[in-house]
Amino acid sequence: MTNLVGDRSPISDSVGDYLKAIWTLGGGQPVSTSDLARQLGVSPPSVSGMLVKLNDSGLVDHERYHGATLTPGGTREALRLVRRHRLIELFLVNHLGYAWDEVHEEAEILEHAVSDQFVEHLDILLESPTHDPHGDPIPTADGALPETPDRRLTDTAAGARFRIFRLLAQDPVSLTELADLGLKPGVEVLMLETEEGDTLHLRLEDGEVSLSRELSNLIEGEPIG
Amino acid sequence: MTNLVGDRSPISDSVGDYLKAIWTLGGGQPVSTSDLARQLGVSPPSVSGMLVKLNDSGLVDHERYHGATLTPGGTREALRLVRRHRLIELFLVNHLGYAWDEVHEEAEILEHAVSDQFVEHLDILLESPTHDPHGDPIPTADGALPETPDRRLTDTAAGARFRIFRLLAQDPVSLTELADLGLKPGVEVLMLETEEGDTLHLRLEDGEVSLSRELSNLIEGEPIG
DNA sequence: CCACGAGATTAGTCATGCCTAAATTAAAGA
DNA sequence: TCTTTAATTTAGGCATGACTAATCTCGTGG
Repeated sequence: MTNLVGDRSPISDSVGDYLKAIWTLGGGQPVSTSDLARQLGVSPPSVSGMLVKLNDSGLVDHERYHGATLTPGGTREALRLVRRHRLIELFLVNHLGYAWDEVHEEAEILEHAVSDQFVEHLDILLESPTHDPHGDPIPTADGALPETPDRRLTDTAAGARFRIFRLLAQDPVSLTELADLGLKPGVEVLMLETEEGDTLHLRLEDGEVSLSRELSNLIEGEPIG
Repeated sequence: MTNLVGDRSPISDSVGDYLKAIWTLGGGQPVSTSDLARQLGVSPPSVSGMLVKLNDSGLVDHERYHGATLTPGGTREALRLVRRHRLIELFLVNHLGYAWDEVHEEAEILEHAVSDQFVEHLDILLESPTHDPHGDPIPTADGALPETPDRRLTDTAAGARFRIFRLLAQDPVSLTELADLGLKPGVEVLMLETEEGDTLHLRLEDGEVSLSRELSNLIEGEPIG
């Protein structure tokens, strides 16, 4: 028997959170101490201290005063957690009756608690999904990121130029507001180029809605030129 | 792992484990420091230290050198965890393809990680079950323990005297051995009074099997006189 | 009725991971 | 180049919960 618990993570919850935050914020580029502190909700000195440990343990490359990047090993761990997180979110929505904007916090905790066996059972139950309820890709067990399909569309009826945008799922409160408009990940959403004052006009599956500029910041992408 | 969500336990994982152990071992009677240490896999001094804290926090009554019992508040917390544990076990077996003797460790971890919302979603999914895969009763949300039905039977065919025994689900390894014999909780199992040397004869749903004396210790109850 | 031993508790550490306050460094503008 | 300041790191602590070694207590046998 390798591990009494069977097959649970060799790193602490906290370390996992750091790795995931560096992966999320960095995209390969160095991440600053203060950005990490903000993302993780801890003080900058706490981050400094942890980065020293992560550097020593070979999960992170960190040079004093010059930010942190993930090593290959650190990247592997981060993707392992992202996979867990996204599979759990999808499970909560598809099988446990959660709304898609309620699952993040639950997954944030459970991703550290479940065993590898649990994750693979989930993968089977969900039939090896490639994307989570927010539309984000689910890394495979060996750390590959599925392509997120290009959602650009050539238009149809009106002849207007527009494209499908992808929701940036960050702030639960605003996400709830968007959901109230019928705007949620997975739903086909076209954004017209036209703007009038402080609102954008969106074409959803059934009809159009308006969107305040503030909320429109939650949508990423550029209109087709 | 504290209470940022608003929905998660006010006590630490560790405290929960202590309360559950006192509940399990004590049955209302005082539990000794060393029994607790053995059950929890920690040293007796660790238990001594924790019992002082639990006593101060009002979850446990503990008098130096004279064992610990749960207060009403401590009992409530313990039952809350037992409910989680058993619902999770049942879920793992019914929906995630675990074998009934594989679920204990997973539940031991998850019971501390899931939110109240998760537990109630589980309860709905499982249709408010009263017993877990080991045949143990699942406390209700308000801490009541469902009656475990009396499984005594008057006999049928052979005229022999026997009764149904209940499996004591403790040791995973032996449970696996029992399962290999077709003997598992929920399956109708009659134990004949006859003994020959080192084996007992059991009547299962389809046919009879023999059981070594060692394994028979995992079965509780007395034959009908 | 007292000494002994098993079991319990105290004393003193350690590891994690967080904090605030006080330096230090890098990098930009004068 | 030099100053300034924002970002970062160091220094020093705290809480939790575990450990070992040493000491104490209760209950029992002599």
